[in-house]
Amino acid sequence: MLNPERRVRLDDVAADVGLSTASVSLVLRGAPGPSAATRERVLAAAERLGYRPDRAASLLAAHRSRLIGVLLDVRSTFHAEFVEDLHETVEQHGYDLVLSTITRSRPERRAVETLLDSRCEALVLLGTEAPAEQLVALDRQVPVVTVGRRLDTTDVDVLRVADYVGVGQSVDYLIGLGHREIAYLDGGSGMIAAERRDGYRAAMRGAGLAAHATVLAGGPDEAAGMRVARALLDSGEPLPSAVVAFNDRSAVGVLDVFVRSGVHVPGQVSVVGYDDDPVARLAHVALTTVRQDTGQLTSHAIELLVERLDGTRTEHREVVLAPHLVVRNTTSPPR
Amino acid sequence: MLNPERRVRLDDVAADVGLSTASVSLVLRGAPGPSAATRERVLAAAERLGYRPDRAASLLAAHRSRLIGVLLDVRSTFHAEFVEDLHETVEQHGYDLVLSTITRSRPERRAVETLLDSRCEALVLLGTEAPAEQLVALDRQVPVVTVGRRLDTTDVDVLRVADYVGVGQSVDYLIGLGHREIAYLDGGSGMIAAERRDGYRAAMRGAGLAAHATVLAGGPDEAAGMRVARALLDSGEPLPSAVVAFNDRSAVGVLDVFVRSGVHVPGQVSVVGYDDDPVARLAHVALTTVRQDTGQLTSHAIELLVERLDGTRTEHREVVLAPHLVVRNTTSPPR
DNA sequence: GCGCGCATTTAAAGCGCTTTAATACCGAGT
DNA sequence: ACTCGGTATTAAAGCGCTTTAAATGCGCGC
Repeated sequence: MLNPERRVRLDDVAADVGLSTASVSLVLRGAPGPSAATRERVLAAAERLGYRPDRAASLLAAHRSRLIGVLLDVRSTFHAEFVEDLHETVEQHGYDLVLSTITRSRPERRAVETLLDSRCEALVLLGTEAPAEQLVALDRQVPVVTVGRRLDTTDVDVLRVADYVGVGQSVDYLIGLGHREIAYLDGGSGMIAAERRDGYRAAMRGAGLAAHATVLAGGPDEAAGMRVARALLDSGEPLPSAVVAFNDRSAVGVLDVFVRSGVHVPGQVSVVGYDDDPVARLAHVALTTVRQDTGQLTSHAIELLVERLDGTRTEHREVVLAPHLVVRNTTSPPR
Repeated sequence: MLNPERRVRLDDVAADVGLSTASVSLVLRGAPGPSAATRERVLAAAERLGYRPDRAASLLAAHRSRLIGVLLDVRSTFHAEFVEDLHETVEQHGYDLVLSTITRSRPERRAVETLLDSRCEALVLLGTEAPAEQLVALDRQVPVVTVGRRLDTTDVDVLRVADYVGVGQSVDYLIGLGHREIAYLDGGSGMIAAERRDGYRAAMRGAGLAAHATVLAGGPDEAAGMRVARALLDSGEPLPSAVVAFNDRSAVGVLDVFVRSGVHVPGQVSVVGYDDDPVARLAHVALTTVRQDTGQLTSHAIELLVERLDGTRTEHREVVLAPHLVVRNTTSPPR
């Protein structure tokens, strides 16, 4: 089965141009030394023979791998976007990416080990759930940047988005439109939910609307949003003029119940989500939401990594970015 | 910056137990030779020292890599599911996966080259768009399985799902419920759209309902679905009792317009999608749709690969799987 | 002519592991 | 005591590349 046509190796190219493998290697990697004439001949030969360097061999021989490992959950659309951007960014710095996904049968631990075994010089951890001390230990082996999670240690680089600020922006925007009765659909008991809730309360307080602040017990999915919306309709009380939801999914739940019940959005009630989940972008949903800009996120991630790899920084940093509001069709001034 | 604690190597372990690296290597890979007592000592030492084999070195030294490369679009949820399943399946056969994603800045060509450079023994191509002859050329270097695409060559292994059959199942199901006026929302001019359309027509004909077959010019997204639904409402004619849509996204568009216009689904009109896109699974959408079972798909993919790698098969195969209907809440008998 | 400095090129030593042929060992059989 | 047939272990030769020190060639001033 193994086809007879052996892979072209460095010495095949070298033999072809009548030079040593050393020279060819130098040319191929753009290292200084070889003359312009030599470069040209080598490049031509490599091209003609279809030479492709063997990664394993290069990796083994070189002292640096210029590889950055990324831990991700391949099913997360946010991770997908992040990786897409990161690819572009690291290439500009001469690095390459190695992806390792966590799945049902492949725990985070193992995914990270694969990355380490592949000689990655640094790791970007998306959606890690490992305890802080494990991350700190890992960071002693190789620079680590954790993304999107708040960490109670200052011994690892952390890159995250200020949800507190994001929810505040939604609330401020609604207030700017003239809303007063702005209710918040809570996301449950997690750390993220707590931060968003706090952001809501602080923003209402900041606008002198503390008395109007209402937190509705909800959850992180459509079902929770639907439940809360129904409760609102059934309560007999007047509806709030706007609902800020924990995330896009719960917002969609609210939207759905309202639409089916003949409540006009945004005419009667404005609805805001969070995350800019693909579902929020669907033409018929067009949900106003809050977005973490992955481009900005990745450029900071790479900055953190490069600083550490170059050795220009040894202490750890926490970078907190501000998200921004994406206004679509579910918000308008109150009647 | 580089921390002083060097990585533990094979000879560190060997030195620790007072054996040669050869023995340690044999033990670690479970190769026959070493005695039970030796195995135990080596394993213990490796564990204690925290030894992890260097992938690059192993790869370079070993004759086989036991690596399978996967080309994917990290943003596709279908690819994500597939990879998740594939991980599990290949591990059972003693292989490991290397992922390479195609992105904006990283064309398919380059993603595939990375895979080849990483010494993959076989390739699984999800969503490739390369011309058939390129795939055939690639297959001469290393066994290739293309997934999800119909190919006009028999010189590459192809694994795909019979859309023709899937749409037929939807139609048959609706007919079984008592529907007669079943309209089809077309998906445009692609090959996939053509196959699904044909499936619809054939099923209607098969049930003696050829006269009732109606293909509505549409498209592959929500906007198309919305457009068609509005046209249906505005036409003044009675609505069909069921609409089979090209895919879930266009079905959601239809659903949305109907719901907003007070048309009850499934009471007045039943709607069926295709793909079992995550959006179809949302609690408030709960769209009846057609699903390609990724588990079945991956097990066939691995079967195709293993046959080729073992050399038990040299000619090429096309495997066409039947999808299955997922009944949710958008279908019911007609009034 | 000769030595010098410079620009090029190359020999050779690995990188950390796998693999195979060869060796060492050990008790059983004669 | 001596060979034989295993079994357990290891020496050593790579895998295909990078990298560094050393070699080579060449033009130039003296």
